[in-house]
Amino acid sequence: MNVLKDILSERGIRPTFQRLTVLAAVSENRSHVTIRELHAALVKKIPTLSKTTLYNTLELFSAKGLVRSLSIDPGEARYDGVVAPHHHFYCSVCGRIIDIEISCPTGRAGEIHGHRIDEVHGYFKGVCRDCLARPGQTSVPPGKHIPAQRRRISHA
Amino acid sequence: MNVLKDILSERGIRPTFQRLTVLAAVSENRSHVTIRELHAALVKKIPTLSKTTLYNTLELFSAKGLVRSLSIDPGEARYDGVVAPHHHFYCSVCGRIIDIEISCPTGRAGEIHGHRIDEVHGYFKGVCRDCLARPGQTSVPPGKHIPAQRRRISHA
DNA sequence: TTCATGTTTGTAATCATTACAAAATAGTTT
DNA sequence: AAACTATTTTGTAATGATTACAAACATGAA
Ligand SMILES: [Mn+2]
Ligand SMILES: [Mn+2]
Ligand SMILES: [Zn+2]
Ligand SMILES: [Zn+2]
Repeated sequence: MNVLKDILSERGIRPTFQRLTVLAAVSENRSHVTIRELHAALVKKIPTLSKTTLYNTLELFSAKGLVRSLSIDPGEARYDGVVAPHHHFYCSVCGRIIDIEISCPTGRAGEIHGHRIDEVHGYFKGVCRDCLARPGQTSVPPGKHIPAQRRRISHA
Repeated sequence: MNVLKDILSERGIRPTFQRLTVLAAVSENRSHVTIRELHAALVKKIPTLSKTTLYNTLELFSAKGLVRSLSIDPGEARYDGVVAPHHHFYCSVCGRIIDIEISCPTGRAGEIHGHRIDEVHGYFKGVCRDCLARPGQTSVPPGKHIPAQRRRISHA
């Protein structure tokens, strides 16, 4: 686990226990977590962990290029431990975000029409393979914001 | 202005004064408005207009394919009257969203890895041409949510 | 230890969005 | 037209993610 400590130190971030735990959680599992999910998961390891710390930490990591913040799910930010450019698929039924391994040739130019490009965000919205296979599922009407707490669907 | 009325009628939407006004506002000006901006602008024409009506109307329009909802600006949805597929540039300094006229070949397939694609969302984040030219402007750190009310920067 | 600086935490405030029900409107039937 | 019904609009309250803030805590140097 000294690798994580080095990653933080290299970027001038003091490697506290909280930060190391957050970095481990975000980079190890390949999902795209929300603050809420992260908090629920990490409180088991750090009972006193506050959401404010998670907001602070993830903003710091985001600024230092350790994670990427995704505003795909309306109303709730998700964080990606994979900073290499890739796209996403957002399922409007189950709310999952799935990695799509394609990259954008336009974005690589770093500039378009005189605007400086810092980040490239691409995602597809639709119904994922699993949800297509599981019929009878009421699809969430597009644009409808459903509080994430209520959107959870177990994907066996 | 009977064109707008027809557009609504064709899709089974009763063409009320509020809806016609909203449709006119969203489709005529090429910007990507928020509910807040729309409300501020339209209250002049309809003094009793409520935000709830705007939420309802835009969700309805979005479901019927008359507008597209963009979750680019974190914390505030924006609505696009142009439904033809195109990309966007989001300036992290002034918060503007600029149309980028490229389209995604992958998205046109309508399907990827078995997932059904309903919408394609692509945008670049960075600093726009105007903000690059105007130095001394403190750039908003990425991931930092700034209430839109306070983000307004006049672009001469 | 003392001091200074950076970090974490809890709590309160903010603000976009959703829920809900009453009031207003429009269309239909008598 | 009046009565009735379904739809739309509106105001207000609730929800929930995010931000602001200051006190408590930890760390490291003097
Ligand atoms: Mn990803
Ligand atoms: Mn557009
Ligand atoms: Zn799904
Ligand atoms: Zn700009």
